[in-house]
Amino acid sequence: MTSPPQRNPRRTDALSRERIVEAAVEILDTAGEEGLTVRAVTARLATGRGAIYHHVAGKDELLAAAAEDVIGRVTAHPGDDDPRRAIRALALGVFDAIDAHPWVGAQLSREPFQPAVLGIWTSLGVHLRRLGARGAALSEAGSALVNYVLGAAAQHAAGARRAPDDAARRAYLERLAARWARHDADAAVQESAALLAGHDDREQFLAGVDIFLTGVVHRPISGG
Amino acid sequence: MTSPPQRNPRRTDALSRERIVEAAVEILDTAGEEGLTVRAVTARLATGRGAIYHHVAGKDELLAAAAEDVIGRVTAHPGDDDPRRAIRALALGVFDAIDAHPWVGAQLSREPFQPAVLGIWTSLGVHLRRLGARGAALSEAGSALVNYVLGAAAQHAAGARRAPDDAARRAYLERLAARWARHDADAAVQESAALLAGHDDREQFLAGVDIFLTGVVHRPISGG
DNA sequence: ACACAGTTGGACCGGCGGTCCAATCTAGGG
DNA sequence: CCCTAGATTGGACCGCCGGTCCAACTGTGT
Repeated sequence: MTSPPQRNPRRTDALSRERIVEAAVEILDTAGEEGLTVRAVTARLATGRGAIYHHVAGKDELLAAAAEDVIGRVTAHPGDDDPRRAIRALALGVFDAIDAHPWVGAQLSREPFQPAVLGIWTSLGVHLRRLGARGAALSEAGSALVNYVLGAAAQHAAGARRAPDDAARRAYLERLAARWARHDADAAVQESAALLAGHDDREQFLAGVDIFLTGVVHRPISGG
Repeated sequence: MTSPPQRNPRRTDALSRERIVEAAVEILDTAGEEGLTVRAVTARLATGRGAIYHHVAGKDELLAAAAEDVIGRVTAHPGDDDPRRAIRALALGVFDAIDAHPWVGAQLSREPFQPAVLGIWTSLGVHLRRLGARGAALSEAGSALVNYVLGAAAQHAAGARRAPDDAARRAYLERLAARWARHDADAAVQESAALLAGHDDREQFLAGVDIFLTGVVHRPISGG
């Protein structure tokens, strides 16, 4: 009769929810969303699943906490005196965070009003209010801006996953533009396809923020 | 020596990629994205995995084809004479499609420029061009509007998954608004939280479309 | 010193996407 | 009409997944 197989000795440096979330962010940054498994986290921290599930309810909560960790750093600090500049800076901060951590793009689409999304809402809402938006108009403007930011970030993130470096990205966009132009002869498609390969996501994103700001300022207040 | 277990007899009604995609859409509509497994599709069609993988490369392709099937019906038909009304109708068509099929919201965030996304781009681009946008300005306007539509649809879809009927949705939003208001005393948060439970996603979505259209029309052309 | 709660490590479970192979059917060519 | 090759089908099997459960150990409080 053999004794049960001996376990690895117990760790001396205690785990914590913060360390587990940090390990998850590292794995997500290097291997993407598909690379994040609970087993990968246990391997990285040299521990067992019981330890992970003791600190985190499950994989979904781990992902949400990781996204909140990344977005929290963007929305944490105060903005500019000028609300337009502050909005631009904040939006760009979210975009850059998602450029650096593409997996956040998909994660923010997973749950409505999750802490990271609420953080973005709050940060932008403060400045929209300083821009003059009130009540229902504030709600509509906030919704439009946050949803645009999330939408653009998600598409950019999807692109970043597809082509991780600039050369690969340009090549991919050139092939796509050629296919798109061939598939549809419409003038709008031809013009957009022609510009697709060379465009800069960040510049285009900012242009969208400006379109929004122009719209908010020029749009008549409806029942506000 | 026993003979190998006998297989179910072969089907008489032949499968096709279209039938498989249709079955996938039905499963997604009833059980959501988590309910779509290749096994669920084999059960629904009373077939084996070999048959599925013969027609479809994998689960990802199945999801993409299902999303294209749904969005294709929206972008297929021609629009209004008035470009603003056509844009509004198209955007609302996408929103309603995603309201009816919430899983499409997440799927559109998964791949940049997938056929369904290009379809939305093309349809909106046609009318943005009629509105006067050209070249880089057309590209920027299209990007802004498409990304807003996708972002809003994704968030709405996430909400629809969370609370499938209106009563559950209102209750959920009331709880969330209370928590949000309690967590942050800022005036923008208090105002937005107060309006959260009662707001209509569809109305708010259209308000956002109007903000972007106003921005497109009023924004000075930059290097166009 | 003892007891209890918190933390840890890993065996085990059912289901997953996907591969591979044998069997069957259909279409085309001789 | 027959034969062959390719297309289509059905399901066994694989490794990995998220998650549960349980035993062992450690630290804290009485």
